[in-house]
Amino acid sequence: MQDLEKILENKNVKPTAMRLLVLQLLRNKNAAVSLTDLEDHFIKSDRTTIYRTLKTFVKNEIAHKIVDGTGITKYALCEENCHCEIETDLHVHFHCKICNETICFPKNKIPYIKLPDGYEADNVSLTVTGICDKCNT
Amino acid sequence: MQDLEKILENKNVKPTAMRLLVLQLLRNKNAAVSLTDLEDHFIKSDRTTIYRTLKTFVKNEIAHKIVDGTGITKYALCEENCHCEIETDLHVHFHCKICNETICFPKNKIPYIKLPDGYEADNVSLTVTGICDKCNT
DNA sequence: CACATAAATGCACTTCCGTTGCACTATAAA
DNA sequence: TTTATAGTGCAACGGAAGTGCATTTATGTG
Ligand SMILES: [Mn+2]
Ligand SMILES: [Mn+2]
Ligand SMILES: [Zn+2]
Ligand SMILES: [Zn+2]
Repeated sequence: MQDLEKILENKNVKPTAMRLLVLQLLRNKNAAVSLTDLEDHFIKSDRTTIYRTLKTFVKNEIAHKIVDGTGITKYALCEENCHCEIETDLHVHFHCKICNETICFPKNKIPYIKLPDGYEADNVSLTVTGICDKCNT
Repeated sequence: MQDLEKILENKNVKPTAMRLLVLQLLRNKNAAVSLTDLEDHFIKSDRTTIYRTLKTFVKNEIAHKIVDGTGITKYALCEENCHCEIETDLHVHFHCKICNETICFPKNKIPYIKLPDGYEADNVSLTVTGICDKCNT
């Protein structure tokens, strides 16, 4: 619990109770979580507080936002030394249509995409949908 | 207007007035469109009808659904001879954060992603966000 | 400690999008 | 013409994101 505070302070985020709890949950879970997931888990806390906590985490590069095609925004902790740089830090995500979990594939970096002249990229999202190993056969 | 009917009939979709109009608009527009876009354009038609038209188009492989990170589902016509196969037919999409348009990059096929054992893919989405050529500088 | 200020939280409410149920209408078949 | 089927329109619902404002908690200063 101690180093959780360090993580937040290193990113200039004050370690409030709510933030520590959300951070802890994100770290213990190996799947991406949605705002509703957190709301259901921390039933005593208000949805808005969790919403703003996540927003703060994304802004301060503690967590990253994931678009998995479900229409529901998911969040996962950034890797160590992540700066959310498009060339180096972004990775593939996988969404299982059976168990409905979305997980990070940090080993699978997103390949470079050559865009036509004039186009400028500042973010890339690559999501694979299908069946995960646990749900397969 | 004649060959629009052919397109629908080839996909076993009856060419109703609404379907022909939506198909025509999709073909004349080089950007992906949302349900709301169509609703605003065909103000005399009901939102539900357009919704179901798009659903029919996707099901019958006339159009494909695009996840561009905005949280709003977009649609665009399939390429000629598209069968929405994951290995051959899927391409990159670009979303401009200035003009808010989402366009297809049919030349940029989505590269093969090697998944860990046990994972099975049935869909892939690769979206680049940034500034398009028209909006750049 | 007392007070002033700023940050974080909680509550209520709104808006937007996707979706569904059901009734009505147009089309096609018998 | 009757009957069945497919398409359309209307109304409503539910989930999710987001905002305004009041209240509480933390911080800092004399
Ligand atoms: Mn991730
Ligand atoms: Mn496309
Ligand atoms: Zn699964
Ligand atoms: Zn643009």
